[in-house]
Amino acid sequence: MATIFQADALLTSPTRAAQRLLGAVLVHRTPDGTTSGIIVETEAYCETDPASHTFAGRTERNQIMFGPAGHAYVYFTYGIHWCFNVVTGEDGKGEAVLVRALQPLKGLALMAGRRDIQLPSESTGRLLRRAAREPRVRKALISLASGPAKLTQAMGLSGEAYGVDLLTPRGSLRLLAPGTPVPTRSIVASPRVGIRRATDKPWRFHIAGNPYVSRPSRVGRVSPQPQR
DNA sequence: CAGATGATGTTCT
DNA sequence: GAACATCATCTGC
Repeated sequence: MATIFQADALLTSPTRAAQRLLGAVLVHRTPDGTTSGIIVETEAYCETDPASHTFAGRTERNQIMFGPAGHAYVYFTYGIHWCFNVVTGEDGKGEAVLVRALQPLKGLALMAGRRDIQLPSESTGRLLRRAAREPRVRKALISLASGPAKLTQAMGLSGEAYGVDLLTPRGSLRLLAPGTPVPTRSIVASPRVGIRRATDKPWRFHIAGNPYVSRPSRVGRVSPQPQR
C-alpha cells in the first residue's frame, strides 16, 4: 500500500533532494509500536561544504554518507542527542540531507512517552481538534518532533539505525513517498541552523506555514529556482 | 519575547 | 583539548 520513496529522486544535488524529501513519510516499527511522521524540514550537506561532516574526507563516522543513496546516516552529538540524515547522491559522493522536523502522523502516544511529554490519551483526530483551541495540547503536539534531536527521540532512533536502507519495502525503518506532493511554491529556503561555518548558504528547506517546523520562517517563500 | 547556560560524550585536530 | 548539523531551562526585559 504505502509506496516507498523513489530512489531516483535522491540521485541529485543534496539541495534538490532536500526539497524532494519534504512531504515524504518516515516510519519506524519497533516492539513498542509504530511511529511515523511527515518530513516538513530538511537541510542539505555536501563535500565542498565546510559545515558538512564530509568536508574533511572519509572517517569511520561519516563513511555511510559516501555510500549509495537511501541509507540512514545517524550520528550522536552534544553528548546527548542523535540526528538522522538520508544519504543522497551518487555512490562515492559524501552527501546527505538532515531531517530537522516531522509532523507526527501515527503513534503519537508512543512519541509523547519517549519524549516525556504529557499528552491526553485520545485518538489522533481528537487531539488535533483539541489542539485547535487548547494551546497546551497544541504545544505538546508541536514539541514531539520539531527539531532534529526531538524527532529521533520521538521515533526511537539511535545508533542502531546507522546505515539502514530506508528504501527496503518491508523494513522496520522506511521512507515513503509523499502522500500529497509539496509544490515548489510552498517550499521556503533559509540559512541552516546551528552551524558555525557556511552560515550564508540557504540550504535549509521547510514547508511554508507548517506549524511543526523547528522554527518559524523569517525569510519569505522562495522560489522557483532551487539552488545548485 | 531574547539571550545565556548546563548537560554530556564522541569525534576530530 | 576543542568542537559539536541540540534541547530544556533559566534569567531578565
